[in-house]
Amino acid sequence: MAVRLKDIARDLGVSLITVSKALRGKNDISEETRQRVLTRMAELNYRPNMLARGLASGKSYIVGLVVPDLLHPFFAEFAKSLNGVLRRNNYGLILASSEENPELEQQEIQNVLARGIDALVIASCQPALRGFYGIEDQSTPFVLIDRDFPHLRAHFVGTDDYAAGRLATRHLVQVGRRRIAHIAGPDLSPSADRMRGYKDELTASGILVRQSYIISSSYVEELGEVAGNRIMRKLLDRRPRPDAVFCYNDLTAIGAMSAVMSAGLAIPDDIAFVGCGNVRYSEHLRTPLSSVDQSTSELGEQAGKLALELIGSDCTAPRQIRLQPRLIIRASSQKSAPPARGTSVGKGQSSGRIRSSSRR
Amino acid sequence: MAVRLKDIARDLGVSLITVSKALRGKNDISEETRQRVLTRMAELNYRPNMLARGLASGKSYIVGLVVPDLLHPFFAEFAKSLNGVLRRNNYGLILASSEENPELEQQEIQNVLARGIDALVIASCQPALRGFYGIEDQSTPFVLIDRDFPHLRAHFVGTDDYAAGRLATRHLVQVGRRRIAHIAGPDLSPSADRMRGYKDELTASGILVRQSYIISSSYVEELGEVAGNRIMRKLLDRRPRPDAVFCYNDLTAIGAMSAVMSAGLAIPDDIAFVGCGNVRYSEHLRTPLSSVDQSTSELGEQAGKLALELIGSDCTAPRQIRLQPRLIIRASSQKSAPPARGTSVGKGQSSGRIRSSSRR
DNA sequence: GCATATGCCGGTAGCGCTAACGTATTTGTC
DNA sequence: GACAAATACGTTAGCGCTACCGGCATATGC
Repeated sequence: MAVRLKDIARDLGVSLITVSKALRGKNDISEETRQRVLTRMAELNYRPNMLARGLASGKSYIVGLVVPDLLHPFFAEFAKSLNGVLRRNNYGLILASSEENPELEQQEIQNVLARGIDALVIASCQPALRGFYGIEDQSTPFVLIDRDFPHLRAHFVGTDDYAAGRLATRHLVQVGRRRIAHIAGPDLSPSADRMRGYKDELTASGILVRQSYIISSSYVEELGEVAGNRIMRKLLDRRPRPDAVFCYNDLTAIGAMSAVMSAGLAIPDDIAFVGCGNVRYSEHLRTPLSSVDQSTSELGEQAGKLALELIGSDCTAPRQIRLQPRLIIRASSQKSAPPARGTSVGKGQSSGRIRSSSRR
Repeated sequence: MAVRLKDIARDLGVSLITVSKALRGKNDISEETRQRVLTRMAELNYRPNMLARGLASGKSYIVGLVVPDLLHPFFAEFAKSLNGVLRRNNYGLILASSEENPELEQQEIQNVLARGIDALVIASCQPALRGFYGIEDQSTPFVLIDRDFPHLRAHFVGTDDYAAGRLATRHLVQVGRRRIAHIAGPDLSPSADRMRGYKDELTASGILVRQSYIISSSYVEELGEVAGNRIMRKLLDRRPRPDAVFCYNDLTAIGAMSAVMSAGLAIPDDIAFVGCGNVRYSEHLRTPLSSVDQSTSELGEQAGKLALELIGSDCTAPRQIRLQPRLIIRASSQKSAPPARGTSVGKGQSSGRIRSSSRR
């Protein structure tokens, strides 16, 4: 078995307690004994048993993360970034996936809570109508990410999706499009907010919002790419035919663009595209895809910091952190060859700026 | 606080241990009391405290996963798949990332071991020369994935990378190329094996292996895409100029292809490409990329199963599981328009077949 | 001089659970 | 009806660690 505190204590002729205190930097230990203990620990390659520590202290130094799909580049990047913050603060990460299944999500939440996690970070896939529940009554602090549930008064870190919708739509208007369609996502806050942005921007530009130009995909039904393809074929039948599409995410856009090309139409000449999420490959696609970037890794950092902060202090007022998105313009929405790596067009000057506010 | 075994015991007027046994399906409990206990547990929404259970039983029901980079689609897909297996067996997953840094990796291994994990799954980034060390002496079973360390006699799950190298190269030969270059990866088994396959296949086809056609990138230096671009520019200066390139992975291929296009050359007419890994977006690229698929999700499943198996029985002979790769042919290596979704060309009929063997 | 402070160390109890063994009661066997 | 064996439940002793309090020096106050 591994070396324990007891072993070091016996080895050094001091009490177990003294060793424990030296390890944890308590200040009722003389500097001399602390050094004796610490060097011996290093020699014996001592590692505290975190299970025991967790049980005794009530703190596990683990944060739980529940995402709908690790394969989605957004969540992968988010997880990586979150993991970095946690590691730098000596926290571990326990990961669970809901596979976009609300029941499974509930179960996984219970599972990670049973592990004694100190905080939970979660992108919930509970239907917006039903909302999110199950942790509010627990004492473990939690941070919602990406998908907000406004009536919950919970901590949230995510993108300003309303701004994303306006940004994308405004760009399409500015490049001269008028018949702008929208492929929406599942009925959750990011999709809903982006759609609101889309509609508001159209209205602000004096363009009528047509319901026939808006079609929703849904996660449960099928994957984004396939859904995008299917929905785009429907949109191509609309009269007058759309001359631009703002897609809920890049994967959907990829599917939609492939439908357009199959139909023998040109991008962006016949139909322009803007996606959302700016996944890594978007600039290398058959037609490089314009997309709204949401600084995912910054989101992970913010969520991690917030979670760690919440572990210390209890029950602060719900904090909302929404990062401003920025538009990356590529060939799918602009005829003239754009600069190689895409051009950044944000609301302000600096990218990924943060607007933080206490709700209510 | 959460409800404990003690609470249920008091509530039901039985002893704590009876409740514990009922929970864990021990068979020295009458069916009647078991039902009484179980229903009361469900009512009170009892969740066993896994920290306490782990401490008492020496089993945490957690598997640790250490990967070099979660953002890499291979590891993301692997992690997702592994997580699925674990969940179905009531195991949790604790995730750590080494960021391709050997020192950090060592540290993270120690960290997850301190959590009392029952098994470790790891894609190590230790330099091949130095090899992998630090767990062998521990009692925790571990499974190496993707990157093998043959001298270690450890359990391994990965792709038959040698076959991958031969497969890709053979295809390029078959489409009439003779001056086939290779962009290799960091000095680890996947890259080394793929290169061996590449060389052997060239030799088998009666083509001379030229050292000037082989250039290595390296993870530590820079990202695959950038490296691919840089290295391709070097390859374009070689005389005679290569007419095909087999790339260590898809990301490198993307960078390399962009260098070729910048140089005003055509793909595949002037230079054909085959990548490795078959990431999701490869078929939607500017030029859809032929790639060797390694059934990543099957790898995750196999690794998970093996890890769980090892937890039960101790110290079986090192098991090696190598999945057969299959080639997906797309436009980057074949002039004529290929079928929409790519064509599978494997060694055998069935894809992702497994060859398992005990080493030595 | 006594009380209070301060630095350093240790003992005791317990976190919530399980392994291993003990005790009561029932059942089977001849 | 005596013995063994099986069934059903409980007691005891930890897992490795930490929180809390209690001691015993030496230092400080007036």
